Amino acid sequence: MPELPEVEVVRLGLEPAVAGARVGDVELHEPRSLRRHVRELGDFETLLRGARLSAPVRRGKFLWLPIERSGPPLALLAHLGMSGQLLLRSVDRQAQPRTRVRILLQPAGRPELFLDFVDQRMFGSLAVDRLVPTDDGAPGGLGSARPLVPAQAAHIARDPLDPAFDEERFIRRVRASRSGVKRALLDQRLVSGIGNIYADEALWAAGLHYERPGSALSRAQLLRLLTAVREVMLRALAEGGTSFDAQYVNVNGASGYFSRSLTVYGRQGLPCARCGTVLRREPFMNRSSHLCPRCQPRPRARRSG
DNA sequence: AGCGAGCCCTGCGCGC
DNA sequence: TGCGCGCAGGGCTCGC
Repeated sequence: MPELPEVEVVRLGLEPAVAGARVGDVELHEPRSLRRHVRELGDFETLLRGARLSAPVRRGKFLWLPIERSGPPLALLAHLGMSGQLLLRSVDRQAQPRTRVRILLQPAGRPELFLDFVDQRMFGSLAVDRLVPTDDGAPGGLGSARPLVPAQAAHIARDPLDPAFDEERFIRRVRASRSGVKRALLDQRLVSGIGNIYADEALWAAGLHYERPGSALSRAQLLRLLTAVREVMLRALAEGGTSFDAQYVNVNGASGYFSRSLTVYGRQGLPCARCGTVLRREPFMNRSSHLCPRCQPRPRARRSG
């Protein structure tokens, strides 16, 4: 369940089971799911067995569970990719198909349970990674007050729901570039957590075409765009995220309902909710963009020279 | 430096 | 029915 609202649903669902829990056995069913594991720290399973975990933290689409230990700080890092799920299952349940890693959790004073990493396409992964200091001294992400972030997520920007998100830096960098505004929204180094669905939804809400050059946008337009991003993400979060099928579910396997509330994504051929014009889907960066051609007019081509 | 292409994968729905 | 194609919530690396 890939974009920020879906990962946040997972973070909230994991928190009560994971915070303070000890790790029992670790079963690795698919070594490719550890692609991002940092080998020099040691063996993934060995590092985790017996470890105590603290509450989950999220920045953008990255989620991590800090490991309580002496010595350099480490965390169990998860990225769900396109199809990853983290599921909590009672110990009498068989692993469902495509379970790649199964971690036994022993919460204090409560029955033990499995944390299953399920991933169809295997673009997602788990790892043990080092925690490094944040460059601004603020907390690493939502869920922890500690100014630490996994090394593999240190290069990505904060997300728009993070109180320490540097709005002015985002605006400055977008306005300094002539590339299209959707590219900027999807560039996790500028702002994290936004994927194809919420980029299209926010651009529609802000009335901007995906190819509008960043350099042509005013500060006020970019502030409105960030507001639109936050607004659509918060609404999605309130509905449990966007689920098109059983691939995108919370830690209990339940779907979110925000797909009913999408205004442009996947709605090509249907009328725009604002003006009735037929919505379009257009190729973009080996994916698609969905838009209303009237509310989001294509920028006039710049004449060179 | 920025940007497009290719790659990492599995599986579904569609047209032929 | 079967096959090939296009498509899918992401992101890293490599060239130009």
